[in-house]
Amino acid sequence: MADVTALLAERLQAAFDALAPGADPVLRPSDRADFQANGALALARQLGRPPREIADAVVASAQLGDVCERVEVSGPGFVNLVLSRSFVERSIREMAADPRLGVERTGTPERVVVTYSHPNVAKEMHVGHLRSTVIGDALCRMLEHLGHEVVRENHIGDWGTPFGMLIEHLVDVGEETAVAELSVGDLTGFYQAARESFDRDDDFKERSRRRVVLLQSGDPETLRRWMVLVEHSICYFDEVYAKLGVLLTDGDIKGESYYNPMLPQVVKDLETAGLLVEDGGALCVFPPGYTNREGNPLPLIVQKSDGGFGYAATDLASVRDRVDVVGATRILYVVGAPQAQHLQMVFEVSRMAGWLPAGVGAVHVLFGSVLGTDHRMLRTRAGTSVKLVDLLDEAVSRAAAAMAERGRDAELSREEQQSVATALGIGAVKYADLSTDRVRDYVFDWQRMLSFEGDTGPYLQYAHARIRSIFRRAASETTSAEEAGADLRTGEGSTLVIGTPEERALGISLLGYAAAIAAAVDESSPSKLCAYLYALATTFTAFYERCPVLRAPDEESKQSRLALAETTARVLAEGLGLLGIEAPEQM
RNA sequence: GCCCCCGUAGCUCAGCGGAUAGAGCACCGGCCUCCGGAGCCGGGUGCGCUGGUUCGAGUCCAGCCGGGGGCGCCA
Repeated sequence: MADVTALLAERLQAAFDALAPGADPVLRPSDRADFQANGALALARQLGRPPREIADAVVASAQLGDVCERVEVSGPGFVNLVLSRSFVERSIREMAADPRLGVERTGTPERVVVTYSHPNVAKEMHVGHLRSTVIGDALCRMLEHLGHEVVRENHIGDWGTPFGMLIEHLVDVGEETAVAELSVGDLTGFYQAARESFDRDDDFKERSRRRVVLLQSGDPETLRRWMVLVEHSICYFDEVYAKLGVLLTDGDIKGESYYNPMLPQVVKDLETAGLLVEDGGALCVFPPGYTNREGNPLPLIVQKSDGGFGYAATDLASVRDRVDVVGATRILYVVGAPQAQHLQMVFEVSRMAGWLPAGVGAVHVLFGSVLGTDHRMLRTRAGTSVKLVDLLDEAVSRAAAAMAERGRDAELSREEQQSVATALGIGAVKYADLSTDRVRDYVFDWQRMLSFEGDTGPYLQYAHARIRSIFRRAASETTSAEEAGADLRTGEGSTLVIGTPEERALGISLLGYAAAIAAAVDESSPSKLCAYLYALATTFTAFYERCPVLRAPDEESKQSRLALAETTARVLAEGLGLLGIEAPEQM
């Protein structure tokens, strides 16, 4: 087992179970040792015995001889654990030989629906979509890596009253003009022009209303025009996704229109279940515990008084679809924090209606806003919301400029420069988004996120490229080093010796990889993985400074350090990959 | 008015109920003829306030203060 944390937890659990079945060992990384178990303190009251005595009992009974060189009670009753050199060496050797770097596939695979991104047809993608798209993408990659079956869903806004207005505008400007506008990504211009006509022209407004009715009733010509808007918007979304480098494809799209035919049945079944209440002409469900401004029960409006369906109806239909048709055992909603109450109500009503069984978890993976350096919602100088494409293009051009400034571009071909600039720029934006606790707002600062110092994407990419450079050099210097590199990848004949404190620190850090991914997935928090990778990179830098690799004192040490470096590079590249960030070989 | 989220160093952020609260940036001072200096080492009483729970609270609970968001027919 290459997951050291899991192994220690297992061994300690046995020792704690002997004292009090099910007691939590409270295993944590430690400043004073490699790990510490704090469970004895918590057990003291329950067992009515002094904590140190309990800790002594744990130390006496725990089977840790093959793992730790020192297990001792400290302070009021902490159990400090110091891994043995041979165990660290053996574990790293196993990890290096493992194509999965010690990350085991789950024993209980789930079918997880992850719904994210959610752009609107004929409307620009902005920074809000960035967060949902990037976080959702990272979650999908991590879940899949652990062996879960992931079903990505992109719930695009492709239905509803705005389409009356949008289709009429399409008719007015002509399809060719409309398609041209949408194709170049001028979605804002198209939408705003439609909106303007709607607000100014009563005749247009009336046509729009009639058009919605035609759309709802399935009028073929109206549907065809609607499809023109949808298809061209999707083409545009795909361009943005390609720039971003995310997994979403057209096949993942399940927009509002997909659920539209199911809405009457949703209403019917809620009625049959006796949950539906008419209030002010609208059909509502009142989940307990929610109140409005006046302290009255707060409804989830399923059908509006004009007969149209609200987005609650669509969300309820999507729950049913995900459970009954897709077969989800867990559903992750990567949606902004403002939707928290709405989603809680949707989940609650779904449970009440029996559409969301107790065994199926529905989780709102909420996230905060993107702020400018002035700490207000990120806006352009003109005060409009920032187009996502503009932001991504700027990221790449800033990255290219930064490369040129450092003169690092000379060694690379034009194509390589472009590719590295893309990796750096997009990686910087993604890492900045993923590395902070997602529930908080974060400040979008070009200078900081593109810096090669500190907790940034470029710093991690650089750390990776620098290690690869050692191997390029090794290959050009001697053939034995190259062979060593090949051996390491297969795990055959690799030596691994932990001598210096820096080697040990790097080794222990490497062994935390599996636990870091587990934590990130458990909490749907990519930032946990980011924090791990950053710590690994800084630990590597300290190692790199003090422990010459190619000029190691002896051949055994050299092979060992090559193995540590190689494994570090693999963890960095794979870890960044799980975040959806590229790790160029050279930059 | 009610509900949700946030408040940690000058700035940006980590801290899964555990020991002396940590990084990066910025600033100051050192180091390094060495595998990519985009480096290394050193320099710091800061958990919004007040109570409570606990052997132990930045972390949990209550109230308050400050910021953001939400609260019936937009999605």
